[in-house]
Amino acid sequence: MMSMEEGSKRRPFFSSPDELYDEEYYEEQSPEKKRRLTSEQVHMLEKSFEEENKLEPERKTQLAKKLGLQPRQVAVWFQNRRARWKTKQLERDYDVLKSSYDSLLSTYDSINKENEKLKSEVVSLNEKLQVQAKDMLEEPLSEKKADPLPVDIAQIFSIKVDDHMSSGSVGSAVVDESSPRVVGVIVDSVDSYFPADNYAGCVAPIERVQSEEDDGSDDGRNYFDVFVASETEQHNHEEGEALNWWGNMYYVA
DNA sequence: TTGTGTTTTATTGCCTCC
DNA sequence: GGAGGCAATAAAACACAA
Repeated sequence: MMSMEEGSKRRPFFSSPDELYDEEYYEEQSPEKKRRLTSEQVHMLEKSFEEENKLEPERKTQLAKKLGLQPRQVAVWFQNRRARWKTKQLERDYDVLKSSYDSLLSTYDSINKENEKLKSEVVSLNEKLQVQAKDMLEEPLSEKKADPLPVDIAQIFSIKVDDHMSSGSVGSAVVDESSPRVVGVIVDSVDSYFPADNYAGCVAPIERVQSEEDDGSDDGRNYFDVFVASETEQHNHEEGEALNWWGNMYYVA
């Protein structure tokens, strides 16, 4: 691109007298210098710009005559004004986007904090649950104070366990003979007697505990995976959904 | 007063539309 | 091909702190 200095030499500012609309004004000025528009001129141009930011030829001529400027000057002013408007508009758009982003970020942060809080609650509750389960296992079976299962539930379990044991599959049930309830089930394989759906009420496998038969070998038979019924499930039990009740039920995987 | 940053006016070259 | 718009840029004018 040709430099502005070269450009000025080639076509000096206001070098063409027939382009001038207000010669009286410009005769007082040096034709080589840029001049700022007067505040009145700028005010009228602004007003015109507010009405319509594009300049059709007729309006350009009228404005130029009215303001004592060259049509070219009016056109250039509108051009530059549109550029300034565009820049401002970009800034406004940026501000809108930024405040929207900030708002979303704030929402995200609060949701994230809530999530972390809930996670730590889960961890804490799991820890409590593990302690409870451990206490239950360490307590001698004869001293267990757990509420006995209603007879019909106990019957269902014992019948099922008996059925399972007598069907030839490898495994055994641990039953507290002093009360008609199942205290544990030992099976060999992963395909447990109890269908997966029936585990819906289990909170979690609490821990593995060595059985009395444990000889230290890792044959897969000597560890109890302990499940404890959730309060909800115990409550459901009271309302008759007996099969989901897993209180005092030990399952060995 | 002067150096420096910002704003305004104007030019250039390219592009699109009629 | 000419008119007009736009982006990029130059340079004058202006503002302001040191």
